[in-house]
Order: sequence, then structure tokens, then C-alpha cells
Amino acid sequence: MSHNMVAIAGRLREAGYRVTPQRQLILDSICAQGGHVTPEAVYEHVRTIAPTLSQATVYRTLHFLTEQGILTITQVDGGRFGYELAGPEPHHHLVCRACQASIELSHATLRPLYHAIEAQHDFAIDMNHVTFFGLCADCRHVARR
Amino acid sequence: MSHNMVAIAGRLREAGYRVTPQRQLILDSICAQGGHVTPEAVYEHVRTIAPTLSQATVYRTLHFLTEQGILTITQVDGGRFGYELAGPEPHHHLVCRACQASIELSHATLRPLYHAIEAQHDFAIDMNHVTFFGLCADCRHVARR
DNA sequence: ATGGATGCAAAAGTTTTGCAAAGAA
DNA sequence: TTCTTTGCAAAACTTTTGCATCCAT
Repeated sequence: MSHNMVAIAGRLREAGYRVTPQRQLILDSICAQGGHVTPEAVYEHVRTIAPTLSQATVYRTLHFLTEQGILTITQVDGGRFGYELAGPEPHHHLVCRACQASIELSHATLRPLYHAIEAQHDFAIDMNHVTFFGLCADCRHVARR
Repeated sequence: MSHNMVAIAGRLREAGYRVTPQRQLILDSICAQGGHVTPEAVYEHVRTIAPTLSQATVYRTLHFLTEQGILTITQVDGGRFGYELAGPEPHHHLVCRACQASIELSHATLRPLYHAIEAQHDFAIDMNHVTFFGLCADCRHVARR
């Protein structure tokens, strides 16, 4: 999935914010790495292109873009955060503990659970991202041997 | 829910580990606070009883007891960790973003989802703890006004 | 030109580690 | 006595913040 920089730039400018090379680079980087990216990974990647771009800018930009609804936070193993482009519909991930593979999970799969929880507990889950950890197909088969 | 210190102590000794006052205090503290406790909260609480007990010991003990299957890690808002006694069956939590209330969720509620994911993706989730964030019944009603 | 954004460096917060001393078995 | 565990302090990491400067608009 690619991002539409023109549309994003428009949204930002309309809200009175600026479209800087740093912000574009950081977005490009997240996109290039396919989402689920930690601040550190963004920094390391972006640094190869713009060596003076600071870590502070990475953190500030990630927060900012999340606040603007352009990125969303995902949980990453070890309690750290990952970021990725916010899609129009929430979606989720399965992450393999063995090989780190990341599999997309449609929101449709979780919807029944959300509804069940709402019915049982009158509780409205508002997470647009859930990450489940476990073993992927390949790694399960290896483990079984 | 209370913990059975005699049984836990036996398990540890059997495995060649020692049952120290610090370990007992830390377990007591987690139990007293009802689970979902951060390392910091454990430290602050235990400190009032044993002022010389160090943060390092808290961290080491939490890791150790988790490794021994006596505690489990739960996710806490903000990417930090919480700990609680490991029960015989996995269970989960709903945490209210507004009032921080923590509601227990039986594993039965999640089982259909786990099965669906296994059927669809041949992926075996191995999380014995999932935390969903959202709004609890009370806070939803307040928000609605 | 104007005010938002960046870079640098220092600070703040959290978790880990080395090592000598203490203490459970 | 033996070998695990603790306390202390320093180190390692990650994230945040202050402030002068820069630059997108």
C-alpha cells in the first residue's frame, strides 16, 4: 500500500501545519518498510538519506502524524510501539514470535468479538489496532517436528 | 483472589531456587493490589514495608517469577507492563481509558476468535493475556450526554 | 515576515548489569 | 558451607524538552 502524499499534504496545510521534507521522509520510510515500524527503525532508515535529521524530530513527527490521524500506533513485542499508515478501516496483525512475520487481519474477523464484548459487558472497545502474538503456519510446522 | 505461598514456595525450592522475604513481599504486593501492577507500583508499595529493597530486585524478581510461570505479563496503557498472578486458565482484561477500570474477561469469550484465526490463517495465538482498551459502561453513558 | 518545525544537547524516565556482601538451604 | 539472591551504583536505553535557528507558507 502506498500513501498519497498530495492528499496528506493538503490535509496538513488546511489545518495550518507545514509539509516539511522531514515529515515526507518519515512517511516515506514507514511506507517503504511496510508499517509496524518502531521509532528507532524509522530513525535508522531516514538517517541514511538525511543524516542531520534528529531523533527528536522522529519522535515529534510520529506523535504529530498520529494526532492528525495519518498514522496509527500498533503494539510491538516487548511493549514498544510501532507505527503505520492509518487506513480507512481498522485492521489488525498477527505477529509470529519465531520469525517476526506480520500477517494482516481484517477487522471483520474481530467484529464478532467486539460485539460480544459490547453485549456482555456494555464495554466499547476503541482500539483500531490489535496485535496478536503466536506462531505462524511455517513456524508451527517446524516446531512440530 | 489470594495466592498460596506454601505451594509457590515449594515449587521454587523444588527447582533449586530460594524463597526470600523480598520475593514474598513482592508477591504479596501484587496480590494486594489486585494484579495489573506496574514495576513502579510494586516498588512503591513494597518500599513502605522494606525501605532497603531495591528497584533492581523488583525488576529481577518480576522477570524471575514470570519465567517460573508464577506471574504473567499484561499490557498496560502507554506500552508499559503490568504483572499479575498466573491463573490456571488464561484470562483477559478490558481497561477503560477514561476511568482506568479493569474488567476481567473470560477466555471463553476469546476462544471463538482464536479458533477463527487458526482456521483462517493457520496461526496459533499463544498469548495468555490480551488487554482491550475502550470505554466502560459508566464512562460511555457519561460521554453520551 | 511570521509562526510552525527542526537540530542540538541536555534532561527525564525506565530497565539492566557488575560486583561485593548477605543469607537461604 | 555453598551458591543463589540482594543492594548499591553505574550504565544502557528510550523518550521528552528547552531554546535558538531555520524555513514553509
